[in-house]
Amino acid sequence: MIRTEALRLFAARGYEAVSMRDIAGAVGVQPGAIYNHFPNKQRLLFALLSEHMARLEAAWAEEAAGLPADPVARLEAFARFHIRFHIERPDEVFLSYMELRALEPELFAQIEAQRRTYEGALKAILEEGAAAGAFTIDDPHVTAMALLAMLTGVNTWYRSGGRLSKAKIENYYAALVLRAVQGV
Amino acid sequence: MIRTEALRLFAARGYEAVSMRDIAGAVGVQPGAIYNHFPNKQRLLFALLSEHMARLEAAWAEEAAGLPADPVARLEAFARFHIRFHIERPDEVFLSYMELRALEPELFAQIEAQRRTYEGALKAILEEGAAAGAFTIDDPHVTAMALLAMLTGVNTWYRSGGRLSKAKIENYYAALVLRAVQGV
DNA sequence: GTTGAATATGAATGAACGTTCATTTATTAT
DNA sequence: ATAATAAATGAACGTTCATTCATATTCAAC
Repeated sequence: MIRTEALRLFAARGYEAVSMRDIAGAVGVQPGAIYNHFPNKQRLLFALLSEHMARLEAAWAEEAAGLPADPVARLEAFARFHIRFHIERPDEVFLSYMELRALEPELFAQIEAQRRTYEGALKAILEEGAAAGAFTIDDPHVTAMALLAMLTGVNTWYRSGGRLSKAKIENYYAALVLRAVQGV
Repeated sequence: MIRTEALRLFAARGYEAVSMRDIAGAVGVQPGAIYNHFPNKQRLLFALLSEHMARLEAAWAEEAAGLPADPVARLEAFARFHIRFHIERPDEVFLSYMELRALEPELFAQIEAQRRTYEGALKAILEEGAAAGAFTIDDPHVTAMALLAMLTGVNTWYRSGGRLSKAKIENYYAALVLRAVQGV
């Protein structure tokens, strides 16, 4: 419950704007009780971020295990997976991109390392595809960053119950990604 | 000086994490002095955001005035302009995307309106191009959001003095954008 | 049923917060 | 030179903050 409520509050108002009293109140306990489960506020934030990144990494590992070797198919699968995973977890994603700076350097570095691992998965697909002549890519790193920003950006406008279904959005972004690295 | 230092501090640490004492200290005055220029902390943030959006809108208006009618040329010009404008102002852009939620609803709505105006400029280009058969676009709104996220995302990784020059990055993103809406 | 560990309480601590204000100092216009 | 306006000072206000801790309660294992 602490995780759930802290995530909700942090995402809605920002880490600094949420007090331990707010979280305790949402959970239904006194502030001191939280300190039986997390040593301090910063470690609570870190737990939310780190566990999110671990779930992302694990989910992609499972997804990637069943994919063909073809870079085009792998890239499409990555795009679809990324949209699917992120569109379901707006709070975690928002927190991951907004509140990293609230972490002290050592904890920040750990989350960054997890992120780089995930970014590396996309970069590897792009490099394979470029080497095989399937993609038009001069700079796999920049392309990876650009595509990830595009995909993750879905959370800035998507609201459930909107005009488009999640499946349609997934299709749409997958097509955008493929076209961006193919063609002339 | 208040604007400059507040922008720097807000972007680095986040609105809530920066105190009026921090800003005053950076400027070299006592905290009370700031209140001769801004009625409160929130209005100081609002001024930074609103003025940034106004500069963006004005800069695009000037740029757009000298463009041809061709949607492809206009889209490329928009992409290049957006990269150029944003890559030069990492603090303003970060603040605009991260600290909107710190604003009370009325002020938030004003910034959102300014943003929608700018987004509308891209959307209009995409719609013209789609109507003219120059672009492969089913949903101009979603495409506009996706492209803007991709372009603005440059600020998450670009650091001046890095491997790539600004001009090269501008070229690269312009090509990505054009390919994403052309081809099959 | 007892024991020991885990968890919760609720008050307290000192520090930091945004903002106010009477007063002093700078600047500008005449 | 003087008056009027603008800006800065520096202390103070009440509030809220993260965290601590002695005490109380709950829970699980035997």
